[in-house]
Amino acid sequence: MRDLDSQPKPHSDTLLEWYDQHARDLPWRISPADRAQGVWPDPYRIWLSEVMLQQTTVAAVKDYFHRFTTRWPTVADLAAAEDADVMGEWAGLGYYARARNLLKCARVVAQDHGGVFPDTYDGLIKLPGIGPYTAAAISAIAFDRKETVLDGNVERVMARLYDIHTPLPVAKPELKEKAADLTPTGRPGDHAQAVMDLGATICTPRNPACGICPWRTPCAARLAGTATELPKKTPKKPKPTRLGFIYLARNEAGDWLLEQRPDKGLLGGMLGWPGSDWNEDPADRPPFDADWQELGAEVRHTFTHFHLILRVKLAQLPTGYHPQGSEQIIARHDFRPSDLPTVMRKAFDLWKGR
DNA sequence: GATTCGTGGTA
DNA sequence: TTACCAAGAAT
Repeated sequence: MRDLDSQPKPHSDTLLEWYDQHARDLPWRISPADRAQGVWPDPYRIWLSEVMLQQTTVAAVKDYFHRFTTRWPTVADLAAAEDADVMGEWAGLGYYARARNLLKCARVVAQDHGGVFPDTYDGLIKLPGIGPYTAAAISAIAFDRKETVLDGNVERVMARLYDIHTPLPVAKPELKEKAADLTPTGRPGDHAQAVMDLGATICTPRNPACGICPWRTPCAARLAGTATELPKKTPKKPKPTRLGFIYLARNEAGDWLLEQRPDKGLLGGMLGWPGSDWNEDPADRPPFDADWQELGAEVRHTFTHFHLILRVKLAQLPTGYHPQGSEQIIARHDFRPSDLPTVMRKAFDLWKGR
């Protein structure tokens, strides 16, 4: 008769042995072999990667990470960049407050810390855009401090390892406690990356590969057969659908009328087309009087908490039009669709293929 | 504690 | 097609 007390306890050593053999090769990562030789990661690159990876997949981040580090190799370079250049380079990655806070943080580090990142959790968490997870991740990975990271991967691994059925986010403190108990004194940075790699490649949300998991023996959910149900989460609210108008206008030379969106709120600080509010019944009020023609197709886009359907209208921009407020005229050859957030780029793509 | 804040991949 | 999910932070 097997009971829970006869279950072996999970140990970090088992996981680290697995990590030494299976660690993913990531652009910002120092391999466990190199790390063992005394090679340290660049805190700037760890910070940048961690911010980009917030709620974002590794696959989506890779190209952005390469472009950012090529264009701005150090935190001082980034701190000296123009706001619009950074926002444009971030365009398409989403959660644009990250880009605004990234720049704020770079400038604080450059100006108040001599271009050197704080090497402790308490120092890091004071910085813009660095919360509990990212402060723990940077201090563990970049400085090998004994901090415990708690991201979606770790939550899932711990919920399964200990068969915890309390739904998130209520279960968070309990999961953090379990994760902390497993954090070793030696190689805490590799351990943090190992748990996250395990969650990303073995202990996945659907179809976890329990048969090849280094922690299969001590896993309580595997024993109970509940792995795929965990972690439990409180149900999400349904997404409403909002409507809106956007207005594409260019003059005879091919220059476009765009606007800088306000710093706060949705797509804050990003470039976009002039448009209406987004709600159930938006008013169709173009930025100037003209013969506005509606394009046949609509832009459909889904944000975190609502669906959006945009009707796109087109008109010729009068020669000599003076941009008002946040509007700006961008010369034909200065306009890069890649500077636009995806929903705005979809409207441009619609025009291009009209 | 609940809400806001993007996007692309996947089943 | 829809819903879920991803190395969360700020308010």
